[in-house]
Amino acid sequence: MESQPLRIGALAKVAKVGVETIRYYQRRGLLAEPGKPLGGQRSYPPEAAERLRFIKRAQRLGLTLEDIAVLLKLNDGTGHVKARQLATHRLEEIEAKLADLTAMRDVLKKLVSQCEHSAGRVPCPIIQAVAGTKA
Amino acid sequence: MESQPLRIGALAKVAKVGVETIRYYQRRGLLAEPGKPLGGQRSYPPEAAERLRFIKRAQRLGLTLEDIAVLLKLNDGTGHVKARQLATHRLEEIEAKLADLTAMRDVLKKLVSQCEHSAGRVPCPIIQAVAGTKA
DNA sequence: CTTGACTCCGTACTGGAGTACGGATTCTAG
DNA sequence: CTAGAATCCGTACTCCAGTACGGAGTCAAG
Repeated sequence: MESQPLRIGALAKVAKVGVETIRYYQRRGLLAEPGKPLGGQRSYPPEAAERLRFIKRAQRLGLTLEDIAVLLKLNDGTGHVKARQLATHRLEEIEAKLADLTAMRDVLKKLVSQCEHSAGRVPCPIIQAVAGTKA
Repeated sequence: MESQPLRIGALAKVAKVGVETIRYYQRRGLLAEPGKPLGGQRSYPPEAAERLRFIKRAQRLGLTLEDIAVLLKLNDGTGHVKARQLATHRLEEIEAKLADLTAMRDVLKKLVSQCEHSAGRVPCPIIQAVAGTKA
């Protein structure tokens, strides 16, 4: 399938990322930067696309680029503990954020609902809540 | 209670924000900047603390500073519709983010659990998921 | 060959909400 | 009065993950 060397634009297209994103990942050390022919253009191995997909799959799990850099350095089979630490840490953060957002959602939902049912007969519940003049 | 004019550090302390935060809100137009005696220091009215509290309460509901700037401009009682729009919009965003994070949480939780129960006998499920070699 | 698309490179910018800094000045407790 | 804390001001920086830009050079289709 992906057996030809690619230039950066083609790699970006195949991996569904931006060219600038690839350059950024190279600067971050997440992706190797092939040598450049003198005054020429770089040629990327087909495997680079798979590496980009790895990065994006990990991001979709909530891992940061720093986490992903660590994961990419693990030797397959020898990094259970580290991978689990990363995942666990990120899981904790996600759960904390979920709790925050859930609380916000609940309050907002209630205030919006009250607003909708008040039809202008009482002071705005949203503003009152923010103004601190409402329980 | 808060009847004395305050200097910025005292205001920050009373409102539980940073001095730099106050300056930032002033630059953003969220808080008025009192006139300054020539070569002297500004004196804030006690009401400034309440305004800062308003801002922070709104932030805790998930509103952005831009949202809050709008809210602060509404005349009490005349801004139902706008306040509700802001709240509704933010509610939608929070709900979308909740959905994302929930999905992430669920996958991560499963992978971490699998990792814990595999005791090194299978390839790392976390790495495999990210590598795309696992359902 | 020509021209337009693409690549390169280094720097700057974006989003949003702060936070820090350096140097000068003011304020106040001791 | 002195010295240290606080204030001022304008600019830069942080967090994180990109994204954009300008100018120069390369590539490839027509």
